[in-house]
Amino acid sequence: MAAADSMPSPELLEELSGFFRLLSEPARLQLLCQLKHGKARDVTSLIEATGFSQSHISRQLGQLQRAGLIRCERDGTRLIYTVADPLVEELCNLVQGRLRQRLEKQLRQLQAV
Amino acid sequence: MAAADSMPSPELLEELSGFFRLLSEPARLQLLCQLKHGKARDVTSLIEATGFSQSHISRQLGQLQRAGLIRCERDGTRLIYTVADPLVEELCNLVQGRLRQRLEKQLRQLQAV
DNA sequence: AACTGCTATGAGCATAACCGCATAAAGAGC
DNA sequence: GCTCTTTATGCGGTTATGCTCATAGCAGTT
Repeated sequence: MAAADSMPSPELLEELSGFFRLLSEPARLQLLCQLKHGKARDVTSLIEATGFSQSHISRQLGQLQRAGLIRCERDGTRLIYTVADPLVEELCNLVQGRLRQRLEKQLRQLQAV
Repeated sequence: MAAADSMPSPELLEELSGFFRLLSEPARLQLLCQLKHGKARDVTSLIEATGFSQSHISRQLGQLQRAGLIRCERDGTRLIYTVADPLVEELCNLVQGRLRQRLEKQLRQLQAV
C-alpha cells in the first residue's frame, strides 16, 4: 500500500518511453522533418538528403512506420513515405518553444550581471 | 543547394532529440511521475518507491535537473525534488492520447472482421 | 573534531542502439 | 524465365547508456 496512487502502470511507462525513444535519435528526427510538411519522398531522395546508408534509412523508416508515425505507398518500384500523424510536429514545436525560453532566460541572467 | 529549406539545423535536431531522450527511459519517466502532481519528494522516498539503487536515482535526477525539468531544495540533510516544468506532463498526455486512439482503432478493425 | 545520515561520483560490467557492409527479397520490365 | 532497380535483413564493430558496488563529499548534531 505504497504511495503508488495514480501512477501509470509499468506497461504505460514502457509505451510512453518507447514512443519518446523514437524521437530521441537525431537521424530519425531528421527523417521525420524531411517528410514534415506534406513532403512525401521516396527512400532514395532521403538517402541523398541525409547522407546515411540505405540500410540505416530503411531500418529507421521501418521503426517509424511500425509506430504509425509514417506511412508508405508504392509508386512503381519505389516506396513513397509520408507522415501519418501530426503529433510529432506538435511535440517538436512544444519542446522547441521551451528550449527557446530556457536560452532567453539564461541570456537575461547574463545581462543582469 | 539541396532541398534543405526549412530543415532544422543539426544543433536543433541534437537539442530536440536530447530532450526526448530524457523521456525515453522508463526509470526517468517514473521519477517524473512520482514528482508529478506537486508531490515534492526526497530521494530516499523515491528509492523506496521505485526500487532502484540510490546511485541510479541520483544520476537520473541529476540529468533531469540539468535539463531544467526538476528542481531541488534542501530540507536539513535531505534534498526535496519537485517538478519545474509542466511540459513533461503535457507531452505525456498528448502521447498517451495518441496511444489510446491507436489501440481503439486496432480494436475496431478486429471487430469489423 | 568525530559521528551519522543523505546525496553525489568514480569504476566497471552488461546490454542495447547506431551504423555500415554485404546480401537477400520483392517488384517492374524484357 | 532473366535482369535491373529499389527496399529489407542478417551480421559485426563501435559507441552510448543503464545499472550497481564501493567510495567520497556534505550538512547537521553532539
